[in-house]
Amino acid sequence: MSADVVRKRDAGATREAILAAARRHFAAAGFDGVGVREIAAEAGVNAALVNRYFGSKEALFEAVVSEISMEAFMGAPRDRFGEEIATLMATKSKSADELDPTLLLVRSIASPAVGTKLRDAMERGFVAELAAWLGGEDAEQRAALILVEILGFDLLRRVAGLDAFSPAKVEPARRRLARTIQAHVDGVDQG
Amino acid sequence: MSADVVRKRDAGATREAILAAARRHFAAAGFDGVGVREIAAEAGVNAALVNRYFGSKEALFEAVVSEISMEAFMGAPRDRFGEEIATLMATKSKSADELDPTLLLVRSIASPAVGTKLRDAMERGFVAELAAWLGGEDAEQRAALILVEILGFDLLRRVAGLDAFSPAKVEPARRRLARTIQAHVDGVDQG
DNA sequence: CGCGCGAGTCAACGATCGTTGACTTAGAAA
DNA sequence: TTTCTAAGTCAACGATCGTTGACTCGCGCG
Repeated sequence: MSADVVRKRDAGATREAILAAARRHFAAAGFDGVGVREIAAEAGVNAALVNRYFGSKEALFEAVVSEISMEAFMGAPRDRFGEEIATLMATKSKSADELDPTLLLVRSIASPAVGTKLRDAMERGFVAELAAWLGGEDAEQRAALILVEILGFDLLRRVAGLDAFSPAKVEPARRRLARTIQAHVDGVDQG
Repeated sequence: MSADVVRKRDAGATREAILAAARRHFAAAGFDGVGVREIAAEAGVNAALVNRYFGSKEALFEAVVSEISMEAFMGAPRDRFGEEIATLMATKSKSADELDPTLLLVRSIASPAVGTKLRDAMERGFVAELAAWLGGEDAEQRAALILVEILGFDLLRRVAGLDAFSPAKVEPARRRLARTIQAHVDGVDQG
């Protein structure tokens, strides 16, 4: 769990350890919910080193954000996109070790200090790419609506812990979520 | 904007002024994003009075949460539910004065201190009631999924400020959001 | 008119925050 | 082995946070 391994004086490895700890803590508690001392402690390092390597807490957050990518969502075939995304979202566990983009987004988007940076990362890294992949009418809005499904579901299931999405009850929700997302992929606009 | 009106020594009116200021600030910045001094200042009162009347900042937040209600969403007729909710969500402005339940939820649900209270209020005040109103198969999950649409959309449109949902671009999204919500109301589960 | 009670203010507490500059120390080069 | 550079530590800064106890003061009641 914590990095109590003795690490020889290696600037690169230490920098990476801080970054890894920051990923976890920012995703778990949000930008305002964690202090640099906690991050440094998990990296087995003094808090001052964080500022030494990254300049500031905000810059550290930017470094974390800059490497987020939604490519985990983009590999699915077009006709099974909704199904695969919904299954992924419904079964994702706490995911302690890995960088979790959706938790990072949901937990820090409200923070005034980094909210705009997150929005920019979202628009460039996800909406734009997904819209291009989708194509067709209202591609940008359809991509944004898929993001609504993903982030809204994660917000209620993993951040809020809504009972209706608990493991025992989530299956009907997963199935319906898959239909909804797929409808946005197909782009049918029945008006 | 600020309450610089001279208020005679009236405990009830002062209490209400604090509560009103708390509503706005909590909705605008989240539980962790605002200090009791700011709230008190807007109420035209010393910060110590907040704790005198409500016990603690957390208790003040509870007082705000206890009066939230989603009844604004529940008045729509069944066959036009999606349309009316989507229109409401797409046109809601910053709403400075009024209590805004969705902004309150989205901006504070990540806070460890009050997250569970918010989840409980959500489940009792919205999911349960909406599920009962919906009826039919998977009512609880369908209600929760409607909440996903509402909160996810508000998160991306008003909190993040996503460009795809700007006033000039929001109409196609509103139309598709209406279809999605209505599908959850109708409860059709095409599998 | 004066008295008391409660509304409201004030200053300060301890804790925690991000950040900084001076200091120590390990490890590679010579 | 000596030396020098960079990795890392340390203590402290100023600010802000929620909270508290003692204080002042205005209003209604007698």
